[in-house]
Amino acid sequence: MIRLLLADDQALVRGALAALLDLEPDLSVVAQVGRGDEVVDAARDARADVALLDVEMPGMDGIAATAALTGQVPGCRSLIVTTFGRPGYLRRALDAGASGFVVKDTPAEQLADAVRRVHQGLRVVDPELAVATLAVGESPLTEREREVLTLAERGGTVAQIARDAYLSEGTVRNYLSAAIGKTGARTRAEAVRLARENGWL
Amino acid sequence: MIRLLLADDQALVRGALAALLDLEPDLSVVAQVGRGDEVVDAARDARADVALLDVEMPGMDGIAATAALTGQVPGCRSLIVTTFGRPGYLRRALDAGASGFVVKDTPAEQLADAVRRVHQGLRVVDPELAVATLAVGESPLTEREREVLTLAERGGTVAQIARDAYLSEGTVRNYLSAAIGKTGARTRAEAVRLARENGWL
DNA sequence: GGCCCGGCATGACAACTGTCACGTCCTTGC
DNA sequence: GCAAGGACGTGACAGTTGTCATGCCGGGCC
Repeated sequence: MIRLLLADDQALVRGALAALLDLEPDLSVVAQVGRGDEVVDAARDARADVALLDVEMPGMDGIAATAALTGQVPGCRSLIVTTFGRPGYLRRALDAGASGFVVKDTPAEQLADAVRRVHQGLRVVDPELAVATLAVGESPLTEREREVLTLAERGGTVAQIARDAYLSEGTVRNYLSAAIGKTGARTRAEAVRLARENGWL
Repeated sequence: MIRLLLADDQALVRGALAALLDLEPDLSVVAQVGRGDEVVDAARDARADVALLDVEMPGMDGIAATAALTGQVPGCRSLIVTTFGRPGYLRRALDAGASGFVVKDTPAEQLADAVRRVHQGLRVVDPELAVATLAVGESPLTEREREVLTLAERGGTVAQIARDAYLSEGTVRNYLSAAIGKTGARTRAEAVRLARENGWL
């Protein structure tokens, strides 16, 4: 019997996945959490074999939770189950020690199989997404550029971003200019969008 | 036995919801689709009593699908089940004839009840969201302002938006300026974000 | 030590954006 | 018929943004 942990901030989806997986005779959902920072404790307490983790979660994202699990609960493997097939997510998830990565528009029948393969120590990765990840490459942004772009996402002016980041306006403009150049965008807003889509933020 | 139709573009979520609802003795999932424009045909063919519809879907969004259902399949009631509790979505869904509106972070146990209530002809609406909807009010944007804001979302310049909308640059600037004023934003990007969050796009 | 890279900053310039005043066409409603 | 309002346009202006050159400081690295 494979023991499962579910982590997803949407309670309805979490409950529905539990119902789906519990139908399988060899799978059993032993814990459910709605926040990333509760994953490690729950996995240890429930002695989970495989953790299904969403990426977007309050408290701690699924990738950071994967890294924490890998370090602190060695008996538990991670399978990322996410809405967004963003190249950067896959790369970072694998770097963090995830054993699998599936997007939420894969057919429901394949999920149980993915769980079993991950439990056996195999890697499960969406092949299309793997190709996209190779094509996109690693994030070209420096840490500061990433930070400034994230602040720019709210739509404020350079002055506001500068206040939030404790930088001068000129410096913010330089970082934005660099980010626009590196993403191949032509405006700040486009740079934000492209970076988001690639999973670089 | 209540006959259900599920419409959600994420196959995994769709399948999981089916598993969850099929556990209830008085509910039965009789059809599943992944596109909005397949809803009406499927509901008619399967003689569904209640349709659970996501808002974001390819082909036709869940609100338009609700309107189509209301007109063409009178025996089938609609329950919107969505990730985003955006005030504008709720308002438009009710205007389109939806009987219920729940967000995906409600507990899984409540979904079956919501379905039963909708089937009995009752309205099911998230109370918090109802309050937010009253507070936010109707969209203040004219059709053109909405269109230009949508085009602005990609992050292009005024010149690009003007080309896409077949308008002069001056006109585009005027619409953007009006939208910025009406949303209470201070930049174009912020106006886009606020309009998105309120479900006005 | 010298070199490169990143973080941080300034100043200047062209381009773009947001605002405003003003004007023309339609359509809708009284 | 005419007022009201939205769609569409022009022109002008101040303010903001994106780019570039240039500089300083610190940490790796050979």
